Amino acid sequence: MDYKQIESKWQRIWEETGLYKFDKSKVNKKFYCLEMFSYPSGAKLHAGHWYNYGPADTFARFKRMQGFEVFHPMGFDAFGLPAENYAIKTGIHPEESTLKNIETMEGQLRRIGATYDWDYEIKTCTPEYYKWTQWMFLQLYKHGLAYRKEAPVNWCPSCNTVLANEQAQGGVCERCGSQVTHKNLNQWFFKITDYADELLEGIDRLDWPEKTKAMQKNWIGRSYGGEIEFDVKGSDVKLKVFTTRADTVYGVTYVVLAPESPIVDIITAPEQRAAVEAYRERAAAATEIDRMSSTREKTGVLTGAYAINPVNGREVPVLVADYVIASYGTGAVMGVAAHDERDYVFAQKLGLPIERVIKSADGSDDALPYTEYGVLVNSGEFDGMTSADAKTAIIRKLEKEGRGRLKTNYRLRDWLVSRQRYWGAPIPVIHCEHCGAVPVPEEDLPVRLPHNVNFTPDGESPLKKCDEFMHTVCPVCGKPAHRDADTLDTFVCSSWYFLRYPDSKNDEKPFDTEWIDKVLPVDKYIGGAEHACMHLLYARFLTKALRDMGYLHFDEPFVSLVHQGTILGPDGNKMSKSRGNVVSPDDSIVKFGADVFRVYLMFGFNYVEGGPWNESGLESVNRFFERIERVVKKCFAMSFTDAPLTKAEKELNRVRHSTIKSVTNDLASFSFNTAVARLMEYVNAMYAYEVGVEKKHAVFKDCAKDLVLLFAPFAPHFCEELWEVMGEKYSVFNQPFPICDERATVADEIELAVQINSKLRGRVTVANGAPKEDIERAALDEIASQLEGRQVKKIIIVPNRLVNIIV
RNA sequence: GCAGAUGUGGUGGAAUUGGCAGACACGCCAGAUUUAGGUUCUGGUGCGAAAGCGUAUGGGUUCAAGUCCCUUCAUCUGCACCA
Repeated sequence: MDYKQIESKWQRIWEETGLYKFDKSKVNKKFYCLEMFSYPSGAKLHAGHWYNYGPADTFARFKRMQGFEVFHPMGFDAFGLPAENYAIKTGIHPEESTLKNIETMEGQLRRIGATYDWDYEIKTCTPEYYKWTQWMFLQLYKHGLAYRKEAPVNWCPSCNTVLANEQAQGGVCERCGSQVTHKNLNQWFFKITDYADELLEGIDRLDWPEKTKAMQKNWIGRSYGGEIEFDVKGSDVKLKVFTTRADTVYGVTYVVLAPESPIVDIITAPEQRAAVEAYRERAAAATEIDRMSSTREKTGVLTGAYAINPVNGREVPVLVADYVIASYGTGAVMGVAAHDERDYVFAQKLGLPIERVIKSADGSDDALPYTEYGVLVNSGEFDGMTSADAKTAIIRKLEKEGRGRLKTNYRLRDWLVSRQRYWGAPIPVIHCEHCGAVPVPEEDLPVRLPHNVNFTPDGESPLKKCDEFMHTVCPVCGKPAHRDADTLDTFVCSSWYFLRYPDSKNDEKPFDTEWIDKVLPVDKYIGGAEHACMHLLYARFLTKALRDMGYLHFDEPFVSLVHQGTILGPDGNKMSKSRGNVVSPDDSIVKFGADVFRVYLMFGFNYVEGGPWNESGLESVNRFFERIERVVKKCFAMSFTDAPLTKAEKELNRVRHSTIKSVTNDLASFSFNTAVARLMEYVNAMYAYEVGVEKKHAVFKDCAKDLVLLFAPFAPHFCEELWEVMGEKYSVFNQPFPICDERATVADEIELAVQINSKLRGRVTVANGAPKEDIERAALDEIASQLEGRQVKKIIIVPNRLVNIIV
């Protein structure tokens, strides 16, 4: 078969007949199948794209043949840093390079031969789309879920520019290699923490990979504890600390503040001021990586102030140390050196006291630091109480005195969405001297991204230098004002695109509520595991926020999720230009065609694991295609008997139906490699029949037909062509997927293994469903010679499997 | 450091969840077809001469362990001072 010719032939016909157009009138049978959309960075689809899209399309076709009305859109996540960096390097405008890349990729995506309905295509960098991204921002703002505050950005002092986290990896500027520092800017945040509880609790109900669910749970990181208030000696400042171990509060020997804590300014004693300031400066200069590394040596400095422990009135020193994180809890912790590993190390280093207040309940080893739960000692009225009880009892007591309360904290931080970058959706806010930050009225959207902007990095947001963009009037008071110069994080664009797809042409609203309530949620979402905590969490957040505003009525965007694995280079390493191990799919596709390539990807790897590229598998898949073509064509050129089914035909029919059964199950669970293996076995069985039986029965023809139907989702062009060759009516994809006849899968005879003392000693064939006694007798006969002089103690029969004779 | 995953022939990878380990392929070996090579078709192929031994390692539970429990090792991923 000339792959090239049949591919373009069927792609043309599919397009002309609108085969994959979503029929809105059948939305009650909808199946929303979605792959994470592409980032148009390079001009070409690489093996990873194919690995994501090819098998996913096979799944979509399978659902279609099962009778679902499949909604399968495609689009582009088109804003973002790489295009801008490329522009800085080459001078080619991001819009130009992005749109060009998109065009190339669209062409390539069409050549995969996938079922995308391009009527619903989205490009996030078009005003028709980002108008609604800006609208999302305004709704969040209106509902108190968007706010502005000062926050640090990565700053390269040598390039004089803001760096994205991925440009500042290792604390070093990606471009010039100098140490990255921090700088505070006023930036916008989305209040995702308002949804922390619901985001956490909803996870268990999702059909997602366990690992991804665990990662999101950790990322949200809820912990129950208490807030305890310490007085500061000679001051009216109250020091609040958060702890999950209130049971250890009698063991507090010091209190530590984060260097950024504003309280430090107030309480530091004059004689310590210089030392504290020096320490804070050093901490500010330290890079993110240094700061976060737990292997880093602990440092700290005394403030000269003393805190008073509310449970026992004891005065303890207050210190500043950068192992305390300003943005978590209260930015202050109580130091219990005896029962916390970090506090222990810190106390030893600085010569602070270490005092035991917990001992092990069962007298086991409780060397310090002892961080397990136990029984309280040296804790006044709480002595003898267990840690679990004391945790709440102590907080309750403090609560009565107005010095403490139960408190839940999260690791999850609010989502910082301001980017000091050009290639993104402008933040729809106007800053007015008189009225402050004013949202752009909805009717003025979109705030268009100006085209002619100097985006070479020089320390400012590029838009700031574009006067015609910046200068505007305040929508409230009408006086001159300026626009927000920042753009939105591209994760904002991608956190709602799946809501736009079903209504992508709507220019009055982002989507029609009633309509998307029918099409959503996404029934199967397929994409890389790298998005476990960012994209997937943001999308869940935005969905819930929009639900609470009444714009939609479902709780979760992605009911079921699958991550494809990674295709590595032939050397087993991640493909990268610098390693020189990048495999381009192009050669293989030119040689074997898109279908063979797709099946190779499905057969050669476990889909969720991926693995190293291995060229030789392609040839074998190609051979498999040729085997199918031969047997199908042969079959359709022969004449048949309609005599009763012989044993050989019954067996062939049995293989046929068990193949239907396993291929159906395997496809449903994304086990593409075993599905293809089962099809290969089926083809082998057809060959065995073809070679071994002289006068063929008409059932052979049915088998060939089912083969083409079963293989169609895997090799769409190839099977559409075979379907036509067989004289069947267009299209094979309007045919129902074959259904397994359970009765036909039952074999007449079953071979059982016979074991003596669990060792394989022989085999017997018995009638299916034979009574226990017959099986035992047959098994004993089989191995009679080996049993001489031995006493049979027990016989274990595992149905359809084996007989184990214990002697 | 913590958490999770993975570890099976020369290779990619299977194994109805505790029941014949190595499905299906690649590779290799043989036979048939062919003037020959290639293609195609058929058969063989975990190791071992054999008894036997075999799922990273050492132990355990069981009639039966790749699968369950404990030990150790290696690789990968995520988190990385979250009090």
